[in-house]
Amino acid sequence: MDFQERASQAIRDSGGRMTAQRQIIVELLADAHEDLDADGLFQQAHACDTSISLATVYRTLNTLEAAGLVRQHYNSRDHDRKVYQLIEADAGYHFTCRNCRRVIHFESALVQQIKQMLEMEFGVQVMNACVCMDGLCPDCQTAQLIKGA
Amino acid sequence: MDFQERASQAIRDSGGRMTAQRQIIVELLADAHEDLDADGLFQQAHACDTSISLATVYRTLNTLEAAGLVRQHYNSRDHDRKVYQLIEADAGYHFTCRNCRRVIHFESALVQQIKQMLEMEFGVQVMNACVCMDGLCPDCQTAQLIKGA
DNA sequence: TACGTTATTGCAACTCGTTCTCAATAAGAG
DNA sequence: CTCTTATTGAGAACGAGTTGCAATAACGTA
Repeated sequence: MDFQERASQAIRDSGGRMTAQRQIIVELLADAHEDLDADGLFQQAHACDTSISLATVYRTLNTLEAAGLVRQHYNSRDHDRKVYQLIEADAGYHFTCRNCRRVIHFESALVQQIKQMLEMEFGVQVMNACVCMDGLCPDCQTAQLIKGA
Repeated sequence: MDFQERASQAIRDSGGRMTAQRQIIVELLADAHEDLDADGLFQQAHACDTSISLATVYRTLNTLEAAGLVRQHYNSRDHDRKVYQLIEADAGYHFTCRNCRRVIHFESALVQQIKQMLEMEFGVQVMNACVCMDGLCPDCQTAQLIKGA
């Protein structure tokens, strides 16, 4: 059962309806090679169906997240927008350079360990983790030193 | 040298001026027992000096953060507002229940390990880490089960 | 297959944290 | 004390995300 079938299933199980708009959004998410934000998704969806609205994109993303099909992240240092990815995709995390805004993607088993610690220690069920780091990339550290000298 | 002196120093070093408004905000931050958001800080500052403006609070917080004196976090699941704390305070992280919004504060050496890994592997200098977890607290897990049955 | 209920949609107006503009003020070097 | 210019207060502006409402359409049922 692929993602789209599972999505239909999950939506219907919770009393929802699988509409053409949701179908489009689900397909775009399943085909995405990188995290997408609501507006990017809207641009793409609009190319398929010019009548689709941004509000529907937001509502669908929230529905999918509530159904446990999609994960919401904040990647950038200033958390200025949410990005979305399939729950089954590898969760990647991001470091953003304060100065040049370069983004470095990383993965780490340590995040998983933090989740486990929380589940063990507090009995919670962790459903999403947002890990954003920021600071200076190697280039900007050097630039900073030169400027300071 | 306490925080306020260091703050004055750092601000002056970068060509800034230590104003009465900044003094108030720095004091409030130094005395805070918990993370504060801009509005909370504004309320308190307003009690000291009714003429202080919210814009100044925001500007000062950004100045302090750029000077490396203050840390910005997002604690809640929806990242709806930034909270601030002294850089020298213990950085705590937060788990938020999706259902009842209860917040569980936690600390973990693992976050520190992630920073070290990034510094080793990519040569970056990590200046801030935002780690937000969400999911279901023990009570809401139980409630969920009952509802589903 | 047609019907009726009601979830979903598009649109536009709205929310609200945060930033910006700009004229007025004041810090602090000289 | 003076001059330069960083900083301020007030309010407008910004922008991601949400919401109210009337119109539309999904899908269980007859």
